[in-house]
Amino acid sequence: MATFQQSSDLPRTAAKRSRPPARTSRRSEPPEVRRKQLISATMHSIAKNGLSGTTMATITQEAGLSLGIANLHFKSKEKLLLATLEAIAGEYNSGQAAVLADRDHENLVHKLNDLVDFHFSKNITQKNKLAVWFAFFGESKVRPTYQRIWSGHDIQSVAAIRDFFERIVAEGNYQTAHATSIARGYTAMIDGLWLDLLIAPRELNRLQAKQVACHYLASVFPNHMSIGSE
Amino acid sequence: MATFQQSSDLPRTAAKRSRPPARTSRRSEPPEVRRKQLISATMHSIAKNGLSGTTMATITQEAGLSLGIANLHFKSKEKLLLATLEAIAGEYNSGQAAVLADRDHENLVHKLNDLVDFHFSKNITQKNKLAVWFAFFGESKVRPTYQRIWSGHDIQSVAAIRDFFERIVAEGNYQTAHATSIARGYTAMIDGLWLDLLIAPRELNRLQAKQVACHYLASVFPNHMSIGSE
Amino acid sequence: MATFQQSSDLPRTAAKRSRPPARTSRRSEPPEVRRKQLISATMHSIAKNGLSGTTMATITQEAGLSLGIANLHFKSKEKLLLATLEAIAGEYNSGQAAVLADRDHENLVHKLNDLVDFHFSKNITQKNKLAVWFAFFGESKVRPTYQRIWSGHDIQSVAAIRDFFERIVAEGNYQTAHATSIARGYTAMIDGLWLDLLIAPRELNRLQAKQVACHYLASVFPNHMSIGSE
Amino acid sequence: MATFQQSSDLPRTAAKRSRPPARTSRRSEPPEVRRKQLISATMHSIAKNGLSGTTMATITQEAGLSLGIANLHFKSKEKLLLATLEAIAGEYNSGQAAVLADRDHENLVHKLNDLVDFHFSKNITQKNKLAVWFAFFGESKVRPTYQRIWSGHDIQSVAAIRDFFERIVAEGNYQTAHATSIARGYTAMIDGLWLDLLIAPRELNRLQAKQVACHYLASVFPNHMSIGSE
DNA sequence: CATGAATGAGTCTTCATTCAT
DNA sequence: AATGAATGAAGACTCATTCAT
Repeated sequence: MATFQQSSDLPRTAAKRSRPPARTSRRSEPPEVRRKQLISATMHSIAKNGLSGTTMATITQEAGLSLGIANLHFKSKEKLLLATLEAIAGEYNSGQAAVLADRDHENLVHKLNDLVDFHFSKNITQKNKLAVWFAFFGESKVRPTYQRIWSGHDIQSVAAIRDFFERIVAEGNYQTAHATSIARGYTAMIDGLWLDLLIAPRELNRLQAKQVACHYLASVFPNHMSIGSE
Repeated sequence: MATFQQSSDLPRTAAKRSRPPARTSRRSEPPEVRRKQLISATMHSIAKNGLSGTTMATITQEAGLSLGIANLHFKSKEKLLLATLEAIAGEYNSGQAAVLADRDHENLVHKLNDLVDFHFSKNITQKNKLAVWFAFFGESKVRPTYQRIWSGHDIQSVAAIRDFFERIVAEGNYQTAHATSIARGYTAMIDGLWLDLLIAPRELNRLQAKQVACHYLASVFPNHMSIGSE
Repeated sequence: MATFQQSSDLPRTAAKRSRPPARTSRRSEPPEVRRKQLISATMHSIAKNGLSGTTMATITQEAGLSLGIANLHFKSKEKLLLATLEAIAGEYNSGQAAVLADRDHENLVHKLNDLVDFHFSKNITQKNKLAVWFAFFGESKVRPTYQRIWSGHDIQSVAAIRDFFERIVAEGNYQTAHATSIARGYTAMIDGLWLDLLIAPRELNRLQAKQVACHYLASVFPNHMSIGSE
Repeated sequence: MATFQQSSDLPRTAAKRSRPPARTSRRSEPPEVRRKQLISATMHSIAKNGLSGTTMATITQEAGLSLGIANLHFKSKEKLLLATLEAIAGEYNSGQAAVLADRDHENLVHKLNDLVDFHFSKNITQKNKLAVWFAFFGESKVRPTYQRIWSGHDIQSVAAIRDFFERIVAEGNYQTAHATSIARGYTAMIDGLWLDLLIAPRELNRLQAKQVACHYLASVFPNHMSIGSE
């Protein structure tokens, strides 16, 4: 199975993610470390408090840093939010691209499994990131910038998956000529399943969600995905 | 085809949805009319301004009513928001229930088509309602209450669809014993497609979205749904 | 002697200008009353705390009103400040214009005395107004809007005085053809004297300042102004 | 003509007044050099950004120095501001004193011209200094300390001018016994003209301002100042 | 001496909620 | 029942000041 960054979460120099923020690392971390710290804290805060409940105070508190610091490294809350969204979108897209990347002698069956594994990996489906992901959808109608980021991701992602599915259709001699439609459907389904994971974790867990997606793929690509393969 | 409330939108006594709201409907409307007016205005405002851009002022202005009236009929902004969410969820669930309701001599093929028609009907996929729907996913501050609403809807909806799919599986002698999984997958897919309709209307329109869903159903229930049936 | 508005100060419904602001007049004053109240409070605050020491809090406290009210009636602090500057400039210009206004059979000697009386009247030279006046000069280099207001006032004022002085020059057969220069000099001198009144009230009082101005006028227009005439 | 410091501006070790301040003069300049650098930068910043737009950051950036250095040499922003004001007042007073200083066989006519030349010299009327001068008039928070500085200047200056004018009155046998009043009037007028130079440079330039002042002096001391003498 | 990342009090502004009319 | 002026708590952002390096 393809490996992809299991970074799990942005590193935090010393701050704990647990409740007591505990003022830490008083001095001069490299800017990039601080930025990552703040982006991670933003994700946590959105997961915990919602987007509207996320304030500069909740973020910096979560990071164990002072109030002013976010404006020092990002120029505004808006920019920090955007950077957070971009971090997740970027990680997602590059992760998916890595899975789909051509490697010689590749087996499309394995690759299809890798793709589903990726989409339902712990890293991608962690609550922090899903919460951010969906938090921005509610606002994206009104925020052109969010829209742009998301559209970029979506178009890229759907196109990459469609290309991949076309290869599968060709290899499998599937009757259906609708790789595009299946790509759309698959993308929509994983979005919907993520939403369920976020909103109703008790109704559905990560592995069940993956099963559901696999069933779909098995029904359209029976030679490449077998039900219960995972 | 099954009929379901084509209410289209909550009635508004006199207020126009166009820009100049023009103080209207002066005195003493029945409370229920006022409530509907306000709920409708809330939907419009969320669609137009996002959830975070929606204030009591934007809502009452949209409704052509005074600021104080919202607090008179609902006790707080949060209650109005919740009522709005409930209105949409309730309409959705009762609409779906009506479609699935047993009526003698019913044809499951027709009913399956009706279901898809319903899920991608103009009324259900109107921007106002989708915007409200997804606006709440980022908000966990309100989530305890909100989740109850959504979970209620989701569980009910998935259960109803699963029961229906089980009848189809039985009638069609489909190999798959996974009506539940298909119901989950279908539900997730329509959520994801709605999201696309809301976020990227240029990439996907209502009829295309329905096609995608039909493809899925055709692949799992080939005897009950034919590709291109719509 | 010409009369001009001796309004002295903007009326305040109930608030005292003395220290204890004492929440007052809780409800619904006509907007114009509130605006005047706030403008007056702004003048007081600038006189007391300086422009940089003037915050929305000091202003509204001075007015005996709540913090939010200023943004309700003016849209921002900037606009309130501008309105305050305009109130003073407008009062000044219309007051001066009233003094210089042509009335038949007018005596230029009397009118010249009226002009000086006006420029050193209690109303015009009150500390509140002078403080505002000079507070804005420090910022006007950077604030085009302040500059515009001030320029408008200055050009108007100097032009009006120059026209008046030209009539005096003509009537007095004064050798000097430099009415413009005298108008500039006189205007500059009263600005400088106001500054002295504001900054060093112990060195110079209002009547002494007027004497100084009269001496100047007497030296250039000996037939129209006699030293010690006031 | 009397000479007075034509320092023009405080020397700056290496920093240019042009935009890219370019970190310069690295280590260990003599404290006095640093102080002058910072005072000069303060003047520039006030001229450019106004007093309210002047922050420790704009000052140190203008000086091409680090943020911390200002607090090292002055203890606080306020002290730096005061030092800047004092530098200007001190330069002014000592410059004026130098012009008026008794030197044997002195010609009062020449000296009077020197005085006006000084008051409207490029050095004294430069925008940087006038901006600082007038910037402080709106600030009463700092006023106790500030007033002391200004009063010192004013009293000294007016007294010196009055003494000088008394000698002129004596020499010229002028009827007027009001040397004090003329000194006040002249001082006020140059303050007012400076204000015009700062605020409305398009209406009045340096030489025109001097003309206006000369006209005044010519009208009160006709034997010592002739109109158009400059 | 010198630096500039970090801090947090203070400011403007927004907006849900109240309440006299 | 209805209004909207008024309130004030809460939020984003600024910036003088500190201090580890």
